[in-house]
Amino acid sequence: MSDVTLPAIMQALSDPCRIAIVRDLLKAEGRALACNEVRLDISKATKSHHFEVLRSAGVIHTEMEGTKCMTSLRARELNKQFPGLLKLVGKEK
Amino acid sequence: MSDVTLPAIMQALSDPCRIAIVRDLLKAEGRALACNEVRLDISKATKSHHFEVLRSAGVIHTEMEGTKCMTSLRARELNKQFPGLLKLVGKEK
DNA sequence: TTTGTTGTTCGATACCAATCGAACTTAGCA
DNA sequence: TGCTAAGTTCGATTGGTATCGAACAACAAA
Repeated sequence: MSDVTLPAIMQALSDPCRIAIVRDLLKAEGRALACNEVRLDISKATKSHHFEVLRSAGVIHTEMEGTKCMTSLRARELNKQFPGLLKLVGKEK
Repeated sequence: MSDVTLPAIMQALSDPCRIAIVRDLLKAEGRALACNEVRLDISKATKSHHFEVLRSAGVIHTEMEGTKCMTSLRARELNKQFPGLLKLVGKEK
């Protein structure tokens, strides 16, 4: 995760859907969410794609539980590597 | 500028060239730079393109002086609208 | 075992973005 | 009046990205 660059993480957060996902996770305050719990008017395939992008960029962490994949923010690492970033995303505007 | 969205500004900052431009401007500490003064191994045309993207996203402001276009960061507005963002970009890593 | 839920993968499409060279514009200078 | 320097614009190319439906896999529950 320490090899995630600033442009890469900006890229990951440059899509409205992905911003929405991160905001939902912020609202969940540490609780992991199933992909399913995140409301977005896009197909399953596209949603899966966006989660994959966030995962690759080190923004989220996913763990399978049965058929669900529980997703949580990698808040600690993000705050260390990119301090202020999550707070910025959290400010909704 | 208040109509600049978070995804849009993230998008503008998702390119290494543009990050480099912003960092040079941060180093200049408020002094305006000519496009020419920013070192990048890309063509004039591409450089012009990147400046345009930053301008559209509200990151920079450009003023013509003779044949040069002097560019400065819109630091005040950015800090108001996206607090912490510039500081984040400034941390080089 | 069958069925439904959850999510991934694949192939296709359509769009957007980075890059360049070349031609152009504008301003300053000799 | 040329000549140069600084940027912009254009057209073309290339590569990436968002999106979807359909097919698939894995697990749970009936």
